[in-house]
Amino acid sequence: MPKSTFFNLKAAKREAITDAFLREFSNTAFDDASITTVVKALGIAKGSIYQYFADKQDLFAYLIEHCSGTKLQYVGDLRRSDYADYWQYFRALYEKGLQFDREHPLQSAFLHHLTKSMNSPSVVHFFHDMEKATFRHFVQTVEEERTNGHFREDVNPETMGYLLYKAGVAIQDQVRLLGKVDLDKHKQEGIPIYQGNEELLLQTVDEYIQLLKKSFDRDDKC
Amino acid sequence: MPKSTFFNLKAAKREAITDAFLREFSNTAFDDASITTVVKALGIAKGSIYQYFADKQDLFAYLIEHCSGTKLQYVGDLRRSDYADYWQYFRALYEKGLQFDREHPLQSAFLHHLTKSMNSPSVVHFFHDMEKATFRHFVQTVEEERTNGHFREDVNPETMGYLLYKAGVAIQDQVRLLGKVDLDKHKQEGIPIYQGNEELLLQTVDEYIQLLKKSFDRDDKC
DNA sequence: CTTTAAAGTGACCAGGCAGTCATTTTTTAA
DNA sequence: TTAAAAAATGACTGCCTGGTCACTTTAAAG
Repeated sequence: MPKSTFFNLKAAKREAITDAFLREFSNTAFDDASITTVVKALGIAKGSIYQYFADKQDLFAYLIEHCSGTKLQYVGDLRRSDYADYWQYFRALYEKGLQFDREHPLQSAFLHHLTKSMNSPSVVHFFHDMEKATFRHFVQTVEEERTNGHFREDVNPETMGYLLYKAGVAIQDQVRLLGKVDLDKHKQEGIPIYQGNEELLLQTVDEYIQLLKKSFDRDDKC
Repeated sequence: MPKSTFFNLKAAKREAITDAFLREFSNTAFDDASITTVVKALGIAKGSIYQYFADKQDLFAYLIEHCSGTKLQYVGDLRRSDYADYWQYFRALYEKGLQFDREHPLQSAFLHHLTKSMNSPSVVHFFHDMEKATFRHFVQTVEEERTNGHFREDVNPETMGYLLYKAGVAIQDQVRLLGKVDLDKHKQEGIPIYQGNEELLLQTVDEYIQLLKKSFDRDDKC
């Protein structure tokens, strides 16, 4: 949790600081990211950062919460019950994700980089917690779809949940690999990650749905 | 490529050095791994390392090649043509993988850690190259299975290849997440990663096969 | 035994880092 | 206008890193 000093700052300065650190932390692993570099770019004293945050981890935790919160505002108001099947809901999540990416490119870039920057010994626990929470969420999803007669019931729900979770991540990885995007350039210039590849992403989502439907739906459903 | 000095060493010393660095690099990201720490543990001078290797990257590249080579000796002699369908071959790959893990726990740990330690700016290109090669290999697999009438042909083979690749990785991740294994302890003590979880791994493989079969096989095949 | 080549050494260098704190500047309140 | 509180500063500390190199030790060859 940042100190009160940080929230007393004028919005403009607070956002400038947040953005600068997001930029640094979207490109570099936690332990390699340099506060010194960022404060130089910002033109403020290093000591100031320690008026706002207890330490580097505190700063990092703030960035995670800040961006997760923003993204939740996008995907959080989608209701599964508004869709005929899970896969339409699944697709809608990616559409909202694209909107988030367009409107908050830096936060989007940071969140995308998160999984890859979470190996530094000082922050592995962050990642472990997040992964477990995500995993549980998808297992719950699977169980709900089963209860409602949509998903098959002959395979361990944990396995189904995990595959669903990892397939979701794979979609994004695949687009970044195949889309002819210079990710670093996009990040540096604040261009949305998927700019020029929105269609590719949604098409990829559709292809994954084509595949996963067969794996997850009850035989009589697909 | 290590210098000739390294290969002139007595096997025992060469292996001691290799093992010590594998241990360090299986726990820590490239940029955070410390040569100083390792040479202290080994009881040799830091300068010696630079008699063997040009620099840290050279050392790292050697470790990758060394371990990949060993693992290839295990999985490399499996022939797809010896199996009735792809999924039996797929399972056999994991069985061989387990054997490799039992017989070379340290190398196995290093290879598992690789994907996660590949974010350091100095070595991203290693990872990028490896990922592209792996991806291409799986796309080719998909195309072969299509040609032989086993896999469906109505979805982009690149998407099928990528999902197959990532699902394969997910199996291992899932077992590490759900298996009650203290990975760090295993690594530190040189215990095989999957010790006590071999059955869980194979069972998970079978569950993934149950799921993926439906996605990948032609409709009349499954 | 001597010469020559190879291997091993560790103090040292330049560079980078997170975090501190006495001091100054700015803002707020009286 | 003044006094008190809050914010900003940047030189500094302690620590660690990869890599170097003049030098010593060990091994091989003549």
